[in-house]
Amino acid sequence: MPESRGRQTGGRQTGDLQDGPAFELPLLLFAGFRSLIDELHTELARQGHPDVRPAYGFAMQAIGREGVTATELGRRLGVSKQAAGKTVDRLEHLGYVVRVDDKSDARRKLIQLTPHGLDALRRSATIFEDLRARWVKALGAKRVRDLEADLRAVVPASGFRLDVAGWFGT
Amino acid sequence: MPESRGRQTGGRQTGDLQDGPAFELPLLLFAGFRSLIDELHTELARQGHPDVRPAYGFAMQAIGREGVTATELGRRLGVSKQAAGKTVDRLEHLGYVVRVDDKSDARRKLIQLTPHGLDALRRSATIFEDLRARWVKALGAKRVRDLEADLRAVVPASGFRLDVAGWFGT
DNA sequence: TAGAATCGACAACGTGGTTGACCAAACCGT
DNA sequence: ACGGTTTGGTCAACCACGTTGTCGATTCTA
Repeated sequence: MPESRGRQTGGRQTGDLQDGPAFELPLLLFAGFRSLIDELHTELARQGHPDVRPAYGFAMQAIGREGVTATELGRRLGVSKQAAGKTVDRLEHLGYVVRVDDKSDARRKLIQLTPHGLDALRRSATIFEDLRARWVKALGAKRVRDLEADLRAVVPASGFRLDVAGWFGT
Repeated sequence: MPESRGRQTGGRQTGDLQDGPAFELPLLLFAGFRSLIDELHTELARQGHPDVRPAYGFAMQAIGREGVTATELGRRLGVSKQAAGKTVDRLEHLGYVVRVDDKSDARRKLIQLTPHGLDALRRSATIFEDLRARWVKALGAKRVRDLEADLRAVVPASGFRLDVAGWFGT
């Protein structure tokens, strides 16, 4: 609420000296996240992966080089196995993954990245390094390390949940 | 990709000394954002607003105390006027806003917060202050200010786009 | 005053999520 | 070894949130 604290009569919150309104903190974090992800996808598109969406990228990260089952993928992404299955459908349709039968368990189908999927994953890693390097250039290596350390210290350690879109609902 | 840089043979990226993998940066930013928003809504639920969802909170922020039209709301949230209209439908259904006819322009309908909506907005501001105070307690006032300043410096200045869920699609 | 721009709404659709129901295969205790 | 429980994958129905396109009504403007 841009106008909700224009001048708060008696702000006595810890650290409320000349700081901006407290609601900016989450907005800044999100803006940082979003700008990184947006730039990743812009660059990915330029490098031959125009149809990778953020959700696909996260899913491919979670699939990894060994491959996983749909159920396990759902667990890793923090969503239901059905939702994971749908994402795999789209990924499969785009040629980023294949489902292969598990010889030792006829129920399971291993989801594996295709060479195309692996290429996207490798390029993503490189692009993220470039992006971080840009932050280092702008802020200095120490500040970026501090930023990461501070965030690590303050977010609940409970392993990353990256069901970005899904969490929004509920 | 947790295993994509386990030990990279010859990482020569700027600032790649003992840093973790670069892809953690966006994840940390998102985790910070998400933990703040999650805690806000947990607390909001406890304070009598169990059905405020993140999207509603952002919309109410954007509506503000004066009220806006659906089209303008869409502009502020970075989404189409139709999408804004749908959000307003839900908000209206829950009693957080009302649509009132604009006397001076029969096309427009001003969306305004009800007392219930204003209450949610006020409580959100207070909760965000408490949350930020917690970060200050954990990290120190300077580190939090630095974090905010660094993010401000590094995100494109283009006014906050908070179409969190929507950006994910496309 | 006619033509252009604006506002709000409707409809169809895409994406990402949820539950619930099921079948087939695998595991396990008697 | 056989019947009951788990587990893996899929289908179906549904919801939230976004998109474009269209359209009628109103207002602005040349």
